[in-house]
Amino acid sequence: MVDAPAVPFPSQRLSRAPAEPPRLRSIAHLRRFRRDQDIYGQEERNDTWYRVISGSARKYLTRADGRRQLVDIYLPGDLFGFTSRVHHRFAVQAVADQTLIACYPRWRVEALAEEDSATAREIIVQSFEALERLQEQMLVIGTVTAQEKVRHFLVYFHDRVSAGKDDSLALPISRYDIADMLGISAETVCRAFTDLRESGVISLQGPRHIKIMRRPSR
Amino acid sequence: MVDAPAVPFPSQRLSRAPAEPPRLRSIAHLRRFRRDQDIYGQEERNDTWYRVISGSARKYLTRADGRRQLVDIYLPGDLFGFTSRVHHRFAVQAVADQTLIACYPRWRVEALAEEDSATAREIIVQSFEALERLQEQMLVIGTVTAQEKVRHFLVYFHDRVSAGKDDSLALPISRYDIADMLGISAETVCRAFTDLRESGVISLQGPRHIKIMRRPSR
DNA sequence: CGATCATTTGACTCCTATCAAAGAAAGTGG
DNA sequence: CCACTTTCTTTGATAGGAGTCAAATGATCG
Repeated sequence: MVDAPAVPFPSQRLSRAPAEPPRLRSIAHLRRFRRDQDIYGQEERNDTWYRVISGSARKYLTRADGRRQLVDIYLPGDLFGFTSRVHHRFAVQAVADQTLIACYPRWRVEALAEEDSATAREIIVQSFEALERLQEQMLVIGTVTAQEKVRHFLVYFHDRVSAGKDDSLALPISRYDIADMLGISAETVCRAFTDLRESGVISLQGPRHIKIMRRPSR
Repeated sequence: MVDAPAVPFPSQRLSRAPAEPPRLRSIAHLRRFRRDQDIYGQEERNDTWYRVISGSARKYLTRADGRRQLVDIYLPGDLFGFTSRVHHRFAVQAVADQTLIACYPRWRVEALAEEDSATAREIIVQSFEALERLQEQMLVIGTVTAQEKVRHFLVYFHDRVSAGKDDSLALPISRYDIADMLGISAETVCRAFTDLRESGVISLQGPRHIKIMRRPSR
């Protein structure tokens, strides 16, 4: 089912690099980040909004007990760091090495959104997409068994990364990342991979290169 | 820590009934819903956006296996039903009887957002808040034990409902709702309530009326 | 006051977290 | 380019926790 709605907020971006409003682009500056380097930290002041140009990033939080909770993965085109709070609640760090990020001063984005409806619309579309990602992820986490969680996660993530091209998927993230996203242990994630492979649901070329053979009914 | 930022998108609404932009209000019409009545259905066309005036609503989805996943609870002032998709992925139904909902035709809201920055800002603020609720909920779900999930959920929900007035909380939702929100069984939720009461973390006046005695470190 | 629904408790099995360690892959420095 | 180190992935053993089925109690509504 392909949607091609005649509405201001398009249902699906056709490419992973969406049209950035020109006036928004003009206030950006670019920065490169190393693997695992923080783009912004937990509880940091929210002065800047960001967009992934290339590479990927994880949004996460470290709990009092040291456990890490991952709430989103950002891919090229994704705007992030926006909130109406003064301080961030989560941190975001680069996953891939040499991740390229566009940085926008918050006050300038907000001022621009006031007068330029294309910018306002871009913020709205991007936050809607973030919302839908989070909801999908909640569905994934809400399944009962670990095997189902991993299976649904792979399908969800495949649809994000490879936009329905084929059924193979190159994972940019580790088993630990998946575990911290799903709220289960990394060992359990591994066992789920093994079980899914043995039951023919997925096949593995390498640990990070999977192919989805059978999709779950959602 | 009270935030009073001099920025266009205020950090916290001071009351549960925020200032609705006048031009947005002018395109609304009001509807009442009975308990458990659908405000919109899963896979329904997204033609209308909504706001809770009084009462409450749950956003949920019924899975292929019949299990229900709850992803958000809407309280007075919350705007909902917005997405950039053509069809809804979730359904929303009234929790409380006689829930009063303002309905906005989607095309008129979108047209208004194009020319009226106050409307665009309201959409942005509301979707940011929805995002933050979902993230908080993900933190809740991401804790290890069921007892922790329930405990964190009660704190999270208390902060939403009673806005820090005191430590008591009147739950508008059932154990089943909580279970479907946390992805655990209703029996386990009950046991968690019992255990939390016995260990003095909460006290119960009635099943739906709790008092939080000790907060978890987050 | 009876009927229905929500909440609570019990018993049992299966699943997953945890601790431990081995094997595979990838990055580093000579 | 190779040896070495580090990180990532996989597998094993065990104990505790949660799902499920079942039933009793408590609350609510007509």
